[in-house]
Amino acid sequence: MAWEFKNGIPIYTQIVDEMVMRIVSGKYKPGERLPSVRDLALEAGVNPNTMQRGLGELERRKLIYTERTSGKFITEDEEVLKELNNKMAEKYVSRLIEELSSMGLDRDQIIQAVMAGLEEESARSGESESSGRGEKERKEA
Amino acid sequence: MAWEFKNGIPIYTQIVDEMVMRIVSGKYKPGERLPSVRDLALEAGVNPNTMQRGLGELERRKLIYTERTSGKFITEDEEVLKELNNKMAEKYVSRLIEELSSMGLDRDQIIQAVMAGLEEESARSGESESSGRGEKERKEA
Amino acid sequence: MAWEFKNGIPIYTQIVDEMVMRIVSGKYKPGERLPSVRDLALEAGVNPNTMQRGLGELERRKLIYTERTSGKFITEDEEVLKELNNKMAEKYVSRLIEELSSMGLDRDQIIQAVMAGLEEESARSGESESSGRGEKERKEA
Amino acid sequence: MAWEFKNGIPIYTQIVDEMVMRIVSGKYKPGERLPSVRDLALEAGVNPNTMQRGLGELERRKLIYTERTSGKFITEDEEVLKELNNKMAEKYVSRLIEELSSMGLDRDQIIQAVMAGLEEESARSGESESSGRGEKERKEA
DNA sequence: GTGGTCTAGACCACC
DNA sequence: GTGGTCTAGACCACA
Repeated sequence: MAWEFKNGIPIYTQIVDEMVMRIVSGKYKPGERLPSVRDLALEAGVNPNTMQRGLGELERRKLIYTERTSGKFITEDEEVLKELNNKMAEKYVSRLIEELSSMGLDRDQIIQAVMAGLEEESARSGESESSGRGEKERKEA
Repeated sequence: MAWEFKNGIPIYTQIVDEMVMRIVSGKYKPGERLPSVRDLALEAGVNPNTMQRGLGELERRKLIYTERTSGKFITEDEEVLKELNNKMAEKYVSRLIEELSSMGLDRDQIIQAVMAGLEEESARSGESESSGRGEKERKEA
Repeated sequence: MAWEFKNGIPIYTQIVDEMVMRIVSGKYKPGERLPSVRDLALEAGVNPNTMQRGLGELERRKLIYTERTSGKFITEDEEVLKELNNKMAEKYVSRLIEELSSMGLDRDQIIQAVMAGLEEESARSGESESSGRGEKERKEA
Repeated sequence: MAWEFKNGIPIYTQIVDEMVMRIVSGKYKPGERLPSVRDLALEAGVNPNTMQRGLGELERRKLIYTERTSGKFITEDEEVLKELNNKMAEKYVSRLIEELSSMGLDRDQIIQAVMAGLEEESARSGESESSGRGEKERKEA
């Protein structure tokens, strides 16, 4: 009922992706304590075991760590976070390039489109002062 | 059973989006005949009326046109297609910028990331030379 | 199945109106022989008696006359035809004025609209040379 | 049972026309709330879906707008209403000219007929003085 | 209550 | 066969 999983892809994989998104977008901040596995499972509408498996994968990747009696926390390891950010940024950019390429845009046109988008963005930000996405004043990684 | 619709959003809207994607990505080419409404409905796993409604919206947007007894076709109107491409490109770029911004990248870092991605891409493309409208080449890239 | 009668109005009345229209618009020309009552009734999808009653009314108005053994004919009486034309023209104009008035146009705006329409019309006629409505070279009454 | 639809033309199209008439003639005034879709459907004697489709078309044309839970309203956009009025006036005039032309009246005779009609009208109006937007006054005229 | 959406199934016109 | 239209009836979100 809650997290919108695609079929055909293992749910625990999609849990990993979703959590990564939340870390990378700043919804979960470094050092922050995660909700309990049980609560996350409830929120996602999956079995706690499935959630646990997803979180285990995240722990393997050093993105979260467990304190035996008090819960799971987002890592504060700058190195790991930086690498994660880079990987995600690369992924996003790569997807964009692929999409624009398939639409027939060449290298220069893609650059031009991005520059235009940035103009738009800065123009819009100017209107109401806020900078990035709002509601999270992320440290500039 | 087939097209993966998100809940909470009208299906006919998502049909429109999916068809736009197929046009913009070159899966459906200008002038190409679409599968019959019934077949598309079957493929998407929706009621023919719902598919009809989505296609009606596309027709209203001049993206497809109908020949009474022979089927529906992708428009060949360069003007309309160009405008569509521009709008979609803008949308993609905008989404990327939003994502990267929320990750804490500023203007220059975004540009840098895109340039890096383009380097990557051209390096990869270099292997098999392709560049422009790759809809088949894309697969083997 | 054929003539599209509104309910709430006697059919024979609507038959009269339709025949008047055909005379006035030149579909039936002065002196022309009408189809048989039976054929007209068939065409209109009504009972021959009903058609007969309508035609009787037209005969009373001198718009058609009967030759006992050879059928019914459109009158050639210029006087009657002229008066009919005038009455119909007046009716049309009156309807137009009512419509435009209810839309808030005043006297001058109505005149202006008509003049504009005439410009349009003559412009369109100019393109393909034909004058009035075509397919009937009505004598100019 | 109520709205008199012609066959051969989609009902939803005729619904659109009827509603346009009501707006243009001032029966429905700018900003006025429409009866509910269900009530209109009942009044017209059609399925609510069919009525909905017609109203949807009107909304697409910006002639009405929807407030989610309180109903549909006639637009107050002067621009749109003005354009609509112009289009309808043009249509009416065009029809009149066509009719009169087919009756053999030339340009000057049409103008003359309209002027005569306006005389008639102003004479009749003179009795009760009304002139402008008569939607009530019209009845008693 | 309001509008909005979806489905299932039917019928039509066209060729 | 194709698309187009209509109906009957259901469910949902909103407030």
